[in-house]
Amino acid sequence: MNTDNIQNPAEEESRPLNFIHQIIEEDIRNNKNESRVHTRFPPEPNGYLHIGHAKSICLNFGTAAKYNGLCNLRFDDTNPAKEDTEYVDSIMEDVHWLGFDWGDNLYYTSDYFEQIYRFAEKLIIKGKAYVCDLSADQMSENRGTPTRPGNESPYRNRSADENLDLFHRMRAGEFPEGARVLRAKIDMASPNMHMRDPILYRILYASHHRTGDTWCIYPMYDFAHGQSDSIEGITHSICTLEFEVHRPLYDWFINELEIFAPRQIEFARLNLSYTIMSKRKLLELVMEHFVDGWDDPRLPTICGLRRRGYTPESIRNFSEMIGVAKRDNIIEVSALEFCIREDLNKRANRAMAVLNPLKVVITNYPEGQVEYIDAINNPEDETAGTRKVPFSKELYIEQDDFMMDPPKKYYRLAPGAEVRLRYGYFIRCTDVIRDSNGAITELHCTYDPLTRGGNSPDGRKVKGTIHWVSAAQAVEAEVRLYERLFLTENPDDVPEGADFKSNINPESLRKVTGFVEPSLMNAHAGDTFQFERLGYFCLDPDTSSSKLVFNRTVPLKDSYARSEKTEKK
RNA sequence: UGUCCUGUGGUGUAACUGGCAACACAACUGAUUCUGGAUCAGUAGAGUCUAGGUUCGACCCCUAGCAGGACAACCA
Repeated sequence: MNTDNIQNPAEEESRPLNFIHQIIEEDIRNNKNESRVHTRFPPEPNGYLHIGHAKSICLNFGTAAKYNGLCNLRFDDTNPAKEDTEYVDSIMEDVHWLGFDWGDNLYYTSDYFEQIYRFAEKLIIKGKAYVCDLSADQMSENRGTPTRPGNESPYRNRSADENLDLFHRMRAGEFPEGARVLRAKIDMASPNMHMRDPILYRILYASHHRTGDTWCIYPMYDFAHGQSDSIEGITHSICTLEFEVHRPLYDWFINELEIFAPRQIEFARLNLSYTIMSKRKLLELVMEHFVDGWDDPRLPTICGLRRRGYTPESIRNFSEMIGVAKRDNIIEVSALEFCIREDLNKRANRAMAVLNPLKVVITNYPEGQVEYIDAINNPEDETAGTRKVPFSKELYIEQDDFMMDPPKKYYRLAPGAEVRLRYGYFIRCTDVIRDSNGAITELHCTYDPLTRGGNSPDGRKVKGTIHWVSAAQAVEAEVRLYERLFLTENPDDVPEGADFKSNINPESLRKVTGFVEPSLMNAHAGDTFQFERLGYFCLDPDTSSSKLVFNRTVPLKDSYARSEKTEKK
């Protein structure tokens, strides 16, 4: 391995390095660890991954790829009470879906339980760890506070032999849960709370999803993470900011154990406006049925975004775009939406769908006639080809595309006005039919037969083009329209005593029944489309042979709606 | 009243390690368009938390403040 690759500007362009890559390049220049770069993504299998994890996944796997290194997937499974293989499976699925591959480098912290146990023995023998019999409450009391030093445990000065014996018996299952713990002997007066004789091992009679009942003592995060990194030869252990205060402890263990020293680097976790990222709160939303499961398309979980219609590429681009730094941040959702629109614009086939139907009868069109019109699948991609769309006397258009008394800059249909039906004909509205309550039930229009395909031989222009479906051939579909899950930009920011759930948007999901063009009947779950003039949609797995279900991924930008809004102000 | 971290346009990230602040998103204007989309061209918006200091010169270095965040689970 050499450093050539980092100076290769061919594809890297001159995009500035983030601070982590600056550190890495400096390490490479100094030939630290023979210029090897080895990272890891270390989730605890106790929940589903969300877009914040995606940032970390892209960072870790992306960094390894950038520097021709390796990235491990390691399950940090030291707390059997909370972990489960269900989560292991979903995490592997999500990482793969995002487009990353750990190859043979799949590990579990539980693989190292025996070795970590030996590490503990070594500390005991060195006089750097002791078995403590204090209860959880007593220990908490003795720990002091950030501004007040703690008190030393009365068990702190047991002999190494006694500690070793007690520790062995802890493992042998001689003591009940909570009776004893193994602690490091550091400094009860340290200004860093994590250095006040932290717990290394606790007794837990819980069955572990991988080691079963082999163990009844389990190492704590701090005593497992750095050592696992060390065992795997991780050179750069990248984690989020809250572990910054753990770093002195991380380094202390590595140093006392005299083992390979990875370097922990912390970055600011991702926050997205109008949503939450905390696993605990996500779980709450799922358990209390504010959403319909972990893959609810309103959730920022990877599986939720997938179901919503987000592509792996869009999420990877997003991760790249938001950057990596140490200051707290809240990224605007519009940045995420930009990424998915940018991606889908290039790859999603177009289709026509009417979500709020208004019937249109073409009075001068032959009764019973159906013709099939060519429509372009994707104007951004010539290779996508064309398809046939049926046209007939009775159509549906969008209610929004007709106005009785249109304002100045309304380009759509109105009494007497002419518009183009996309890929179809020019039509002019001649009559408005109402029911006994005065509500508009249908429109009568005439079409100009010479404008087939959408152009007039006399060079006549129309300003508006609207989408439509043929009533007889259109297929009914349930369309789920999602809005942001929360009303406020930062749902976590609530007044004293209030709950983040008080900020939930009661209208985050609206289901409508609309009509889609018949070609969509052949779609498969997960397929994405642009419904012309409406937005990007994907076929939901809830679709059955009797019912199509679409999710709106994101609406199209709508500068007309925006200008309307500002005019009303 | 402790330790650690962080303060740059609305948002996020940069600034060749001291040479008068750039890029993206968002916003706005115009052109173009059979999607009020996309595309193209352009406009506006910060003088870098504050006060001192060093320097010919400070976003960058020093000092003192201020503001925000993390840390007191037998969680990770």
